[in-house]
Amino acid sequence: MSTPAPALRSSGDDVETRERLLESAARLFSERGFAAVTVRDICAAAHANVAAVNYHFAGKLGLYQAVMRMAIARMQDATAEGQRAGEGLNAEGRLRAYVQVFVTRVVAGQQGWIHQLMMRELSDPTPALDLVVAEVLRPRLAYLAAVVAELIGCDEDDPRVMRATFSVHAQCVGLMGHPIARRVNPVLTSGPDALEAMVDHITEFSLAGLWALARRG
Amino acid sequence: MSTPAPALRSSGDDVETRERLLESAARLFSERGFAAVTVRDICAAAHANVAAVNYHFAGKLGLYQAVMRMAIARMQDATAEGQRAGEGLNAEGRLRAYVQVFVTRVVAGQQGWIHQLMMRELSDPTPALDLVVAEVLRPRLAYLAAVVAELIGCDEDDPRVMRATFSVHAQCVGLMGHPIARRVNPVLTSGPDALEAMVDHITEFSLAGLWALARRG
Amino acid sequence: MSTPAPALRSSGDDVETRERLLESAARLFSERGFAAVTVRDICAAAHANVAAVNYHFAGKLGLYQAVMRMAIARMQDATAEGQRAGEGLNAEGRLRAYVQVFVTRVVAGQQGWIHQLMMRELSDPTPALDLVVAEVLRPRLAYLAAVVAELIGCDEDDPRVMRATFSVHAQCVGLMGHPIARRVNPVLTSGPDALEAMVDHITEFSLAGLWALARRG
Amino acid sequence: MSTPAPALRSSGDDVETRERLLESAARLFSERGFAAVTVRDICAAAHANVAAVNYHFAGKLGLYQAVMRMAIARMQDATAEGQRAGEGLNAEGRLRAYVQVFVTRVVAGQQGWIHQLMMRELSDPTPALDLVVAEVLRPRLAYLAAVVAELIGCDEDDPRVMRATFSVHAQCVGLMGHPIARRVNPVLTSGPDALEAMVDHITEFSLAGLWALARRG
DNA sequence: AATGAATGAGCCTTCATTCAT
DNA sequence: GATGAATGAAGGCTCATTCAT
Repeated sequence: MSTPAPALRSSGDDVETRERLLESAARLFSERGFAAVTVRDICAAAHANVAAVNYHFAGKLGLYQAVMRMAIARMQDATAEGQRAGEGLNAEGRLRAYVQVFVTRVVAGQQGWIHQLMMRELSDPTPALDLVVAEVLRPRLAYLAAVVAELIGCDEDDPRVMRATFSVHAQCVGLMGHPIARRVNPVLTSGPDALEAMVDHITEFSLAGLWALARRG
Repeated sequence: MSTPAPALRSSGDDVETRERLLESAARLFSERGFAAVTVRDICAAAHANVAAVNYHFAGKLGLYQAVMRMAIARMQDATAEGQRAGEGLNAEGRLRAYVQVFVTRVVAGQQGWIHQLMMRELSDPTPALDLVVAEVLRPRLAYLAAVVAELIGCDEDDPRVMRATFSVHAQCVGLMGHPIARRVNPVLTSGPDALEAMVDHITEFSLAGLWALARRG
Repeated sequence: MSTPAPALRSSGDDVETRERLLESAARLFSERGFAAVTVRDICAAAHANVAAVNYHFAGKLGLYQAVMRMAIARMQDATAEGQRAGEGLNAEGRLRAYVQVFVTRVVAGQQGWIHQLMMRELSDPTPALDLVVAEVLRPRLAYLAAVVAELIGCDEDDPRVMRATFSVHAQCVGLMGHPIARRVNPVLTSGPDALEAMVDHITEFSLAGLWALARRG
Repeated sequence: MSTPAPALRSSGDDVETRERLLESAARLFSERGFAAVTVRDICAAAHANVAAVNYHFAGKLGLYQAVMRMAIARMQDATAEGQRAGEGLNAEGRLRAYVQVFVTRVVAGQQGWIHQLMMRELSDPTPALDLVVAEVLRPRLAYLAAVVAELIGCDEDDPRVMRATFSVHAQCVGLMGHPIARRVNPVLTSGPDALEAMVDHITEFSLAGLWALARRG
């Protein structure tokens, strides 16, 4: 946004300092949290000068916000992918596709740093969280709610839809605490087919719950 | 050792300094996190001297650990209450009782600070998390797994039990993020009967899922 | 001096707290120096309360001064012993006796703490050093100067006496740095007869120097 | 690394901050000792910021070590000067030259802070003392021992050499306590020719002692 | 754009001392 | 006399930020 377009450097391996800072910051902030990371840590990891963060991002906070904007963009990609995977399928298929995409992203994602960052935002909200809620969470849940409403067979405003949407969402997100889940029950997320089995389970378990709500009328 | 017999003070509001420190620290640590709280903040809130933390708890970390021990004790009380509430009931009743107790505690608890603290431990683990896992989480899930196994009608070691236990647990714990849930969908946890409805929903939704697993054999 | 005569305690092993404090303080101050020893260290070592030092000695400094007074008294004993050992002997014998007593005290003394303390006063003088100079050093050097003057055969005010007295004194005192001397040349002060040999050497070496001064007129 | 090429400053008295810190620290540490000097004192004296010590020397201890390294370098210069002054002379002349150089350096040196610092290391050793012993004291005494051995006329390993070397060394070093020596006997080191007289005395006194050892065989 | 020395606020901790019991 | 909780003044150090180059 406010970042000055940097002049391209001649040296080959010297990617833009700005990019290296973003990368290092994303990794470090997600690993240790905002407060526990020093500007010097980031600059050292990015092979940049101590003052680089202030120059490019107008301070530590500016860098954090840039990282969050990057994370939001990636999460919007994921939402799009979840919807694309369900295109052309019936409601049941769209539910399975949704669970499939998000569970895979959350647990096995090569972009695990994003969810670490989100965990931190949940427990220690910054103004950036509002953006996440508005631009990521709400659209995502709106899509899921539509699928759920079709499966129950009622209007999207029905309170049952909201609660059931929450139930499905909670099971997907619950794996985010998987460093702990792994400690308590390693079988859930470790092993070659564990993740596929988990996707099948959540889908089946949730469908049963949804049909029960449908029957109840 | 931990609580030297206190000489009775005349002034009413003047509880033992040690206790006041624990209280203030619990509140502040859960609100802002370990790093963002200064010893001076805590002492000011507790109307105590700056050096009091070091005297009574051998440093900021010692105070944090004492707070965590307190939190663990309260959570163990909750586990006990959850089990007591299910005594004499069949498996279905014990599941409902379990959900009832924990959802109530998590969302409406006058001890909300505990779950804030746990959220932070999840995203930013300290050595204390091991204690929480071993002394709170594992026993709690072991109890829930027994209930689940009876409802499915299979051995506790069955992989389906582990996954279904996770599904129930995730729905209860998912409410921990309710400051966010509330922003997305206020109806879930706000309002006079919202919580009761949520307990009913989770129980019904989960029972349907469990029965489906039972039918599948 | 200003110390209140303490009432004797009934309990047997409970020597007076005041004495235990003095002992512990003497050991700790000489081992680590005034600044590096905390009042709490001393009280812990003396099995006394934190406030005991202030009660008995009106503060840390008061305790240090009491320790120095004790040290001065012991050094005066040593001076007396050095003189007594030379009684009835000729000047040569009195010189040997003097060297004998002080070298033994300095190096092998069971009261090594005194010399450690004096080393510290030399490098980091406190007001107490004036007392040491006036009540210990000056009398001791006055006695030695008399012996030296007799050996040179001139008046005590002769500048040669002062310088020669210094030469003898310096050799005795030089062993105070013997932890370092030992590192450089272990043979000097280690081994069964090393100390006796050292006393003989200093005496012989110094007598030769003194006679040379005598010859020169 | 240790001395980055400094940009020339306009203001005259504004030497490089790093150098000013070293200077002030050398003076203050030698005057008051490590513990009694605060980082704030040093920075104030050097007209530098409180954080400068940490920036340039990674902490108070790092600064102290840098000061000690500086002291060691200066002492090695002195050793070299002592040897150079004796070049081409016979053993007697080399002894006199040695005494001359060190007595002058120790007492009248414009770098008196070095010996103050060494006094402190003797009474309160830090790891730096090992370095001093290895790189300064041992070479210096080795040189002196060679001179002494030639004067006695025996092998350098002879125990008499070690003891006589100590005797000479002790007389030179004994003047280090000269703030005290001056109090006891001001004539020794004060006055225009006092120092020259002292050098002559130590040389003559020691030569007589050495010849006595030589005669004894 | 980049560099790195310099800045000053602020943090945790230590310590001698005091005071009510 | 003894106790131990409480006090407040520093002290060393870290850190984000600025500034001259």
